[in-house]
Amino acid sequence: MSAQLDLEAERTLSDRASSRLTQAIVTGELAQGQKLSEADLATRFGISRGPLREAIRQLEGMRLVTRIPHAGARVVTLDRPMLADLYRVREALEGMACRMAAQAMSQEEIDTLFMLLDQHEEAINAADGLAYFQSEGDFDFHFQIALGSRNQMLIDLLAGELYQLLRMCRYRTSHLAKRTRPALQQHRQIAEAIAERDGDLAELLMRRHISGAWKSISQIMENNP
Amino acid sequence: MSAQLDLEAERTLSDRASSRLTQAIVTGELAQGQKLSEADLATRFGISRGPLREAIRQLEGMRLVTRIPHAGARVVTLDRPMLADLYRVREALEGMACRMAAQAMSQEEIDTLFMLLDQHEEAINAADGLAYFQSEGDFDFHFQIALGSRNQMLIDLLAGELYQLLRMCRYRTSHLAKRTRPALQQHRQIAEAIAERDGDLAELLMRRHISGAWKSISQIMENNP
DNA sequence: TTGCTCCATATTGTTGACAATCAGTCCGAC
DNA sequence: GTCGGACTGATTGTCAACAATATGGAGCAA
Repeated sequence: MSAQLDLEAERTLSDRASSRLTQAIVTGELAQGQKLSEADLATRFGISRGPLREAIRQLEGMRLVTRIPHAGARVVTLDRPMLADLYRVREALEGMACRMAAQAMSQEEIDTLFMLLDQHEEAINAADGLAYFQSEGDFDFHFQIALGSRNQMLIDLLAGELYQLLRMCRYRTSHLAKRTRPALQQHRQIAEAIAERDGDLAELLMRRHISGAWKSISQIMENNP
Repeated sequence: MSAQLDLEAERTLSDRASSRLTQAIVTGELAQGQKLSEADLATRFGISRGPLREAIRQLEGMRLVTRIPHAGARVVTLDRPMLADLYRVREALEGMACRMAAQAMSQEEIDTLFMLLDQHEEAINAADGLAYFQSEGDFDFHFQIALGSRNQMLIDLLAGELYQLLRMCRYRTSHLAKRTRPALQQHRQIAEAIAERDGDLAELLMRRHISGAWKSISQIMENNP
């Protein structure tokens, strides 16, 4: 399901280490700002430092770690300014993805989109508290639209970089965010704009959706350091 | 001036190799689609394969090379679909950068922006044929706006990834592109929208500017395989 | 006590050798 | 004549040792 869960399926030790590190960072197993000791991680993964260093270089490209020469790598810290930046970039990219998806998505993909929405609604009704599952449903929706854009660079940027950072953020604040109902409603509006092939509207709605999400999260973070 | 020209100033061999590789790829010294032999490059740079491999991992993150496990890395090929993707992403990101710049840029930065435009116009009048210099002026303008957004992630994405790919593209088609006059005019409009703090208009104009540039380049590429 | 210098230690950066994998070729069988 | 399979060569992936650099603390002077 999730592209990161097929661990151990990669070909090289570097790639496997990269996946495991990503997982560990996103889930919070490695805390934000924590130092990444090459020797420690290498022994933990049962590999040498060579492949591990390559993995760290890759994670640096994904913006999951920051590296300082001769001083080591640290897990990125998602402070407020950084998240503000992230949500602005996301607004731009997903807005564009939505516009393109409205033009390029097949009817089957649009059907899948509505199916996802129904599943998501059921999940909300059934277990009102499981915020984690809601989040994954949310990602499925946004990811499906990214795929619908048919723009590989856009897909890579969103799925490969931004969504990892967002998931990392949700693992910290998921229990706080309680705006699943309005979010679902906005998702429906977006899906309908896409179904009507209205790219302008689809982009507008997606941007408003993400902008609103940031306002909500930003407010929550004000009260929770 | 250009952030890539302070070669040999990096701290580690990996970083230096990364810069040199970027330079070589952007300037076409390494042709598109060309295979990157680790042993060859390592001896050419006078370093070992370890740091070189890390550099390649980093370039992979910048989308300048594509790597296939056990088969090596190749310079990315900027074919038509890829460039179409790139210009769409650029439209989204620079549109957002422009919107934010209209709100966040200081008066001094805006003055600098107009100064760049004057310099650019002079350069065009003086040497009407030097397309290369024009391109660099173009980048200076767009880069200044990216900086003005105050969004570090946006700046990194544009300056660190997209602009490298664009420069790589220009090194191939610069002698063909002859729309510097209208481009300069559009730049002026954008700068004025920013000066008037009209974020909506600034974003609209920037998106139109980039979208137009793609149409022009796309047409040129149709006649030149 | 405070601040600086110097040294010991741990960590990162780099290297060359070794192992694993892939691509192309040659040979033989059908 | 053509297809299949094993061999050879080259290339990539991995490792463990070595060199270079930064961190942290002890000792000393103001």
